[in-house]
Amino acid sequence: MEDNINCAYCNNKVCFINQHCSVNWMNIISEAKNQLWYKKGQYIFREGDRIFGLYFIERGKVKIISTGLNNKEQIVRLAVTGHVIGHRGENHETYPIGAVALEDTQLCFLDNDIVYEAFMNNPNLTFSLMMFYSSELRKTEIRERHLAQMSIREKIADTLLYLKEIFGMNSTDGSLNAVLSRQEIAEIAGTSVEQVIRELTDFENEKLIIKQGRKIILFDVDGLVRIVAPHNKNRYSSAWPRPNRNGFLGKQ
Amino acid sequence: MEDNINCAYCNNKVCFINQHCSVNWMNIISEAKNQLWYKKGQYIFREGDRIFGLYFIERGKVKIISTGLNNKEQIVRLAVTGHVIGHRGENHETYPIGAVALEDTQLCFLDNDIVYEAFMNNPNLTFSLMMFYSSELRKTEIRERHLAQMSIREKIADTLLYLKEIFGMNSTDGSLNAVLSRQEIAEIAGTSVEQVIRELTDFENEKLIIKQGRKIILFDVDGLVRIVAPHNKNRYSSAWPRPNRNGFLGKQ
DNA sequence: CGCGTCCTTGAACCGCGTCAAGCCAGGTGG
DNA sequence: CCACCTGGCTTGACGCGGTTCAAGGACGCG
Repeated sequence: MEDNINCAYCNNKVCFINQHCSVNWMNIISEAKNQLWYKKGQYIFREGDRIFGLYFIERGKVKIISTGLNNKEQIVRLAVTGHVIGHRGENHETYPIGAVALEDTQLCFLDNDIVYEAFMNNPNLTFSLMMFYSSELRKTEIRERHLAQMSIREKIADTLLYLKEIFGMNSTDGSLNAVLSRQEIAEIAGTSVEQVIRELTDFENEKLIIKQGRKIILFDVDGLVRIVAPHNKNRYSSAWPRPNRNGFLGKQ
Repeated sequence: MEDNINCAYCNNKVCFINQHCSVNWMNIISEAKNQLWYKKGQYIFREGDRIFGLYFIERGKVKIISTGLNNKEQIVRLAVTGHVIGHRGENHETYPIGAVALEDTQLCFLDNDIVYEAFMNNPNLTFSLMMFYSSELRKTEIRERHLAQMSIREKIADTLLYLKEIFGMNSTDGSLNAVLSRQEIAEIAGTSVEQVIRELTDFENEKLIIKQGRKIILFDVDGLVRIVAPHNKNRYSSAWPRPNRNGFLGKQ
């Protein structure tokens, strides 16, 4: 993330979408001139809500949820500082997704008109974003298929790596910079709480992780990677998107 | 698909992306001035190939495949006349996907430069496409999670509905306009051949479909829909994208 | 006719979801 | 200070769904 700079408006770190962009979110944010705060556990938007713009996360952690089959809550995506959530689709379609603050979170709401104008003034930005989404879509479609073949063990190992990727690790004790309940981990991995616990203790026995209450220390990241992609390593076997080289744009 | 028109170049039906588009694929195709033919079973591109443009399907049927975990071949998507495949991502990244003609197929190759130019000349087109991809991405992410919860029975019922959506039904005998092997159905649904056979005979016993060798007649479509979304009907429980109202853009 | 390819069915194994019960920590009240 | 409660964590037992293996049909083709 060497491309990070400080946002002129909020003075937080902001990611470029990629190097093509001559306009970046900063300008759009300073245009919008508004800020919202959400407490831990509070809904930013609920499933079924219509969203007339997008939210830029200035500081905080957010989970995007969707009630799945059997009314099981599932976490579709995690987002942190610098990511964008709630991007509307065409025709103001609504989708059954909601967003909840995982901790106290500060947002900037970007109205559709502002976003539209910014895009119209800069075809290159739009083109880059289009390519980005197109590329993400392809990856997600492949992942979708791979996910269906993964064992629960692989899914949970992958979830841990995803958490590392998104939240990062504490530099002092090497623990994940996020405290999630077993339930939430299960909702990310798409399994039951019990199964999460069993695999976590397995991982601990195999010296891959260390459990400290809710805190989890990734002791052997390579070992986890080997579990996720046991057969052919350089494929898109991971079930979660990784940030790309040029900086990362969080979606949904 | 009332928006269909004849392509000025190839004289085939061409879909609009959506009503925002003042430039459509037709113009781009007539610019490209090339045509390619592929025989049934022939590779259009292979996993790992670099693709420097995209292919417009002028006539035919194509499957997009990806070798999944355990070296299992999986069908990621199906595409027919009027769809676009092989859209590159940023930085000429390659993805482990390949495309194979399901029957004799006629394509038009659109060079990246031509596509780029067309997009630059028309920000509205680019914006529409970006919104489209963004919207598809969101749907796919939700679907990805739902897919993980579906039973094999649901997945196979959904696969049949997907085949109906993509290929359509024969107007005389009501059979699917595509003859796939059980193996291929399994690769779409993400399961084993045996399971496909078992569910198909189940469906036949329950008067939902009629098997005629490889041909399949969807006898009770509503019944199949009920299997796919038994719990809450109006959700994105389907595991496959449906064409949207404004016409349909095939991706990948 | 033999052979290959695909379809079909049966049987065995096992991953994992579910239920039920016990455990531990923090909070509350007497 | 202990007793109690509550919510999340943990473990064991059970059963179902689905993958896998193995064997037998159906059909087309040389």
